[in-house]
Amino acid sequence: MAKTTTPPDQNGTKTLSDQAYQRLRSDIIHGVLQPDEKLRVEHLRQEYGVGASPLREALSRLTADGFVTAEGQRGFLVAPMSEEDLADITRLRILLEKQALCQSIESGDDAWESQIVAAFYQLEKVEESTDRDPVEWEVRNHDFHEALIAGCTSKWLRRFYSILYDQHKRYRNIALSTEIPRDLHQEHEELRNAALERDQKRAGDAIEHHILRTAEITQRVLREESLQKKERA
Amino acid sequence: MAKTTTPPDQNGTKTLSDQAYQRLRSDIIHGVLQPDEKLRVEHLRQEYGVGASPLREALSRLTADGFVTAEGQRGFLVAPMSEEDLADITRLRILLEKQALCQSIESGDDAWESQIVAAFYQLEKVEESTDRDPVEWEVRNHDFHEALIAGCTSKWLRRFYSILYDQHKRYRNIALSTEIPRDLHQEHEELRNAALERDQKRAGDAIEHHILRTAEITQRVLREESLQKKERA
DNA sequence: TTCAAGTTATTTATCGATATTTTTTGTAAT
DNA sequence: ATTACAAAAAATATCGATAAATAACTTGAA
Repeated sequence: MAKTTTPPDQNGTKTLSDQAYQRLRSDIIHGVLQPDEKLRVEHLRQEYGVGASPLREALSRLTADGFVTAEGQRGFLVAPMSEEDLADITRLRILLEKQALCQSIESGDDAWESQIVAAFYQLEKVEESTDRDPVEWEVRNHDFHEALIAGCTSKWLRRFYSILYDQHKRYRNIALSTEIPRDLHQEHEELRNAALERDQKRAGDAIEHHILRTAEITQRVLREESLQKKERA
Repeated sequence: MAKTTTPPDQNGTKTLSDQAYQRLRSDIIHGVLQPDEKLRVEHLRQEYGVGASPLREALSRLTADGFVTAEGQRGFLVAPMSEEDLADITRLRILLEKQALCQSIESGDDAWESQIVAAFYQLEKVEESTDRDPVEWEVRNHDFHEALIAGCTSKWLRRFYSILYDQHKRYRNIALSTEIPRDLHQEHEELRNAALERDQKRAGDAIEHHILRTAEITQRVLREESLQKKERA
């Protein structure tokens, strides 16, 4: 039978709140909206083409996620960034991703193994290509890490991990506006092998080392940036 | 100089959104709003005496916290409860509280020790009194656990732990409408001693054992309730 | 009786408007 | 100059109303 006239799916996501949420989240993670920047609802209205209500709902959710801070009656701000915060996120991400990975190794099946192999292959392709697209790499890297913990059935662990991964990603994006080449491939390979061999200890160490190394570089760039900032003042 | 007429602080918290958020959160945790219950904004408006906007903002935040689920264009629901979810929360709470406790033991100072002793004493008083007020106990229990991890400086660890603690509390409150007496005192004492002696291993084991035991009882009651539910159908 | 289609009714999601609150600007006095 | 105060401007938080979507109900036919 024929439906009325409206298409069932207007724009990928359903509600305007969701759209605003995803776009704001993405813009914060990718540095389009800078840390400590004031989020004026009136201004965002025009920019995003939605009303104040959906925006405020999206901002409320982002507040709970830690991407936005909301002060009393003084509106919303993009969450600040600091070395301490990065260190904090890093430490906790290691704890959670290690846990998720171990659970995954315990209960992962054949399909899980296949996904890891496939995701690693795609990531390898991007890492070894000459013209490395950073956006492409981000996607493949995320897919690989997701594949590793795909066997983890804990809803809450996934929820928290997902937040921390994106928080970490924000630091990477903001700090590495100048891309820094590094030999990640070796770490990814060790991670893949340890997982496929079901060696929890080795995989745990590998993921810890991998995250720590990534964070170190980000932290160094962050420190340099904040030094330059102080010099200007 | 004289201000206009309005008192500067209407009701403890500042915005109506915050008030609605806290009240909804509390009502969900304490079972006033039951799992899977539909949260009709129009109805809540009258009940809480606030407009739709602050309510929707509060519900959005609670969605991010996992106390409420929001489906597409079908409104808000109180988050469901299940044995699997309880097991999930329990496992992750152990991981996080253990971590927070160990960090706390490492960096806790004299004031931290004092707080633990004081909180334990107050908790002891409630536990040993003849007419045990469950609400009083909840507060003292929370204070004690907070005191134990007060030395933990990780903002993110605290944030996630706080959510899990309250999620756990919801299960306790819903399942233990009939209060079940149990010997918690011994476990609390072991926890206190291990912390004061700065024994991370012992404290970690104690907190794990303590949370597991609590969850077991809650789970048993939950199972009985769900069985009774099925019998009626 | 059961199923299906159309209609009514409820409720959600959104927008525009209003009243406070905060921030900024301007002015005068020390 | 600098501080203090007052007035204006901007922006926030909130409410009431409207349009769109879902759910409930009724009716009619197999």
